[in-house]
Formats: sequence, C-alpha cells, structure tokens
Amino acid sequence: MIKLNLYNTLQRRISIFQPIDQNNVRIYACGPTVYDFIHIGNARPLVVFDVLVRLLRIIYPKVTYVRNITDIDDKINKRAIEKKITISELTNETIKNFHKDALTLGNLKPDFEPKATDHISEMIEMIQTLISNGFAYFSSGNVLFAVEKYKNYGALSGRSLDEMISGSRVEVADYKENPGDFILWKPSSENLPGWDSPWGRGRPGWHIECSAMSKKYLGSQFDIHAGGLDLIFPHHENEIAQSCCANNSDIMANYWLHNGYVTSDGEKMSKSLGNFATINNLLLNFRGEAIRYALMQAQYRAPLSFSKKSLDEATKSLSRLYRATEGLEVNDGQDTQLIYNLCDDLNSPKALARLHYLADEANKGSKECAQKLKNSSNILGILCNSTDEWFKFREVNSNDKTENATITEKEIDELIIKRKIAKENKEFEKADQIRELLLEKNIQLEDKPDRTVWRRF
RNA sequence: GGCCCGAUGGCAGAGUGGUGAUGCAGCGGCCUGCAAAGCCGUUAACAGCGGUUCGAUUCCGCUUCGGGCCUCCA
Repeated sequence: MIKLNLYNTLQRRISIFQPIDQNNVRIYACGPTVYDFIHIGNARPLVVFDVLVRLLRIIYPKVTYVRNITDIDDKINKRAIEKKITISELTNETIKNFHKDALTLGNLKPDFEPKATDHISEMIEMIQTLISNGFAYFSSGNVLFAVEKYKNYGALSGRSLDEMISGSRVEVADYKENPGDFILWKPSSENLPGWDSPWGRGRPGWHIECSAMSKKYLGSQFDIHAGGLDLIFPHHENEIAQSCCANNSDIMANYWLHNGYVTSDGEKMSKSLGNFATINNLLLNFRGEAIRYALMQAQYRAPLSFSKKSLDEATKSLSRLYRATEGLEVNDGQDTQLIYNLCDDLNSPKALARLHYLADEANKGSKECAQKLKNSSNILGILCNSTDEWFKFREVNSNDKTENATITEKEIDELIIKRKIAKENKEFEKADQIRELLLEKNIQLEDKPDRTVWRRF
C-alpha cells in the first residue's frame, strides 16, 4: 500500500494518512455559498481536493466524496433583494453556473452534493440534541452554542477562549452568555426564508449545515474534512464543537486539510477586497484546463500568485505536454514516481515537474514515457482530451480573439494544401504569406516530416 | 492589541546540511527554404546580520520586509 502523507491542521504537522475504513475513505469538502459566480480563489479548493480524491481512488477501492452547497445564507438574501429576484431564482441560477465552472475546470462530480435547504430537519434535530445535552441555549429568539461547554474549543485554530475574547474586535451581542457563542438558529421575519421549528419560524446559523450533512452522508466520524484556510476559524472550529457535542464524540474528522490563498499582487484575493477574477470571466480568454494547471503550480498549502501571465504560461506548458502525447489514449500504466510526488502532501509542482520529465523523454523517443505521461496526467485531471481537441477547440463563450480568428477547418486545410504546392514550386514568398495569413487568425502551422498540422492559440 | 505564516534566479515555484528542480522568459547551436515544433548546450537565486558545523540556501537567534487570522470569506 502506498503511503499518503498529509498535513493535518489539527496536529500542525504531516502524518501518514490512515483511513477509518480501508474500504471506504470518506471526505467532506466545504462547497460554495451560492449567491455569485465563483472566483479563482474559490476554484482552488475545488481543484486541489479533486486531485486528492483522484489520488485516494488510486490507493483505495472506494472513496465517498461529499461537497455541499450552501443555499441558505444572509448574503444570498441580501443579493436576491438587490437583484429583485426570488431567493430560489438566485440560488438555482448560481448553482447552474457553479456546475458549469466546476466541470470546465476538469473536476469530477462529488458522490453527494447536499444542499442546506434540503436538510433543515436534520439541523433542527441536531440543535435539539445540543440543547437537551446542555451545550446550547435559547436567548432572545436565537439558539446559541455555548462555547465554554466544549472543553476542546479552539483546538483546531490553536487559540484559547481567553485569547479570542481579548483579541475580539467585534461588538458582542447582548443575548450571548459568552462573547464566543455562535448562532445555531435565528428567527426569520416574514420577508426572509424560514422554517417552522421548536423555536419559532427561523433559519439555521452558518455552521450547523455542515455538521448535519456530513453526519448524514459520512457518519459522525469520517476521514477528511477540507476547505480553505479562512474556514479554520470560525467555521470549522464551530463545526467540530457542534458535531462532537451532538454526537457525543471526541472527533468529527481525523484529518483537517486547508488550502492556501490565491493572491493577486501579494494580497489575498477576496470578494470583500474586490480583487478577484471570476472563472466565468477568465473562460472568455483561457481554457478551463489552463486555469486548472495554473492552480496546481503551487503546493496547495502555499499561497498561489495568480495572474493572466500565469495562465499564459500554463497554456504553453499544457501545449508542450499535449504535443508529447499526440495520438495516445489513456490506459492503465501510471507513473509511480508521480504518484509518490503527489503522496508527499499533494506536492503538485513536483508532480508537474515529473510530467515535464516524462515529456522530455517522450520527445526523445520513449513511447513508454509518452504513454505514462498521458496516463498519469489524468491523476491531476489534465490531458484528458486528445491533442487535436486541445489545439483546435476552446471552450469559450464569446471572445474577441476567437471572433477575429474566425476561419473554418476546411479553409485552413485548403490553405495548407495551397502552401504545400507553393513550397513544392519553390514559391516560398507565397508559402510564407499563407502562413502569415493564418497566424493573423491565431493559427500556427507546424511542419512535420510527413504533413503539416495547425494549432489554434 | 492577541496569535500565526512567509522571504529561493527576470517571473512563477519545488527542494536540500556538501552535484542539475521544473515551467515560462533569455542566450548560443542543431534541424528547417525560412519559421513553428523538437533536440543539444547555456546564463542566473537562496532578504540582511550573527551562531552551530569541516561545511548552511537548508538548523538556531535577531533584524528588516511582506502576508494572514482574530468579522462574511475558499
């Protein structure tokens, strides 16, 4: 059995991954809150944990991957009012866009994709358990979790309750017994979405959904819980508190994985700063696969500098890999070294370097390395298309670059034949004119020993 | 204010107590009618100052700079 080393936020160190059940590895990743297009920062966990799931599936016979959708949230309510549409119109539209983006980035579908609004009863049940076990209390219409009642509160984020209080920059609501207490259930006015509950018509707090849904689909204890660095506190800390107290358990998940931020000019990319690029927008000019490649260029815990330039480089790198695997279909033989590289805490840069080594060998004539390259790239979710598809198609919506390049394949082929004849007649000026003409339409010609191929770029 | 992380060549980004990461860019050559692609070769880095060591980019300390969390966030 291959050893997978993973950094666990809970222990602040790397350790060998040991599943609870070798025959069913269970992983939960926090998915999007659906009120807007996802941006490149949201896409990072999507891609890196997709790679993790692919890797786990190589090592273990079965992996259950759950990624939720948060479709009840105050940001959603606010946005729906701003856009003068209903909440379900907003969430349905956003989910549709999210699925399209996730697919274009080459992600596998999770085994379960539960929505918060479909699990209100599970949340209410869990909150009731927390109240009856003395971990939660009712105050001014709200149900709150009493952090003091959970002895391990702060273990994940590495902070004590005292530190949190002394460092607090937030006004403390007067209905809280302890400043750190957080909401499990809150009342809804008539114009806001709400469900009947023992505490009146209301809606869940932010964290309870993940506790309820992970329990339903993965059990009260599972292997891996993943998400972005910014979810460590308070989201994951609170999830652990709720789940452990409701399930009378010491652990919620054994391994807590957190990806680093995507940065722009050295700063964290975030919605509040407004310095983000949506995937939807980037796809106007770049391929989804190139975005995916760019997201794997840094190890997942390190910050990742993102720029248009990094996407250009990713595109070039992918072109190189695609050239080296022209005409090959995926089969079984994967590269062991690449798997080892990934098993080193998902060291994707090391894995990509290995791909380029294989491409080198392939270009020097190694059929074996070319085949390994094709097969192994799939672990990273890249090189899944044919070389022809990569060079000839772009999954773009609308794009100046493409519109300018409007030329049919038939026209290109005809021009290639004309150029061939010109070359045979030593009319090189004419031949070069054809090449220039195509270049203006973003078509690059490559003369091979026996034929001429074209690439769109 | 409390806590935490980082600093590698032009850019991105691995790694290591004593040889070349890798990609993109650059330079020289081969190939080509010329290109493109490919191949061969090549330039170039470990923030600063101390310490440990035969030897430190790598370990330790300090300084400077940058970033993050403590509030919605991936």
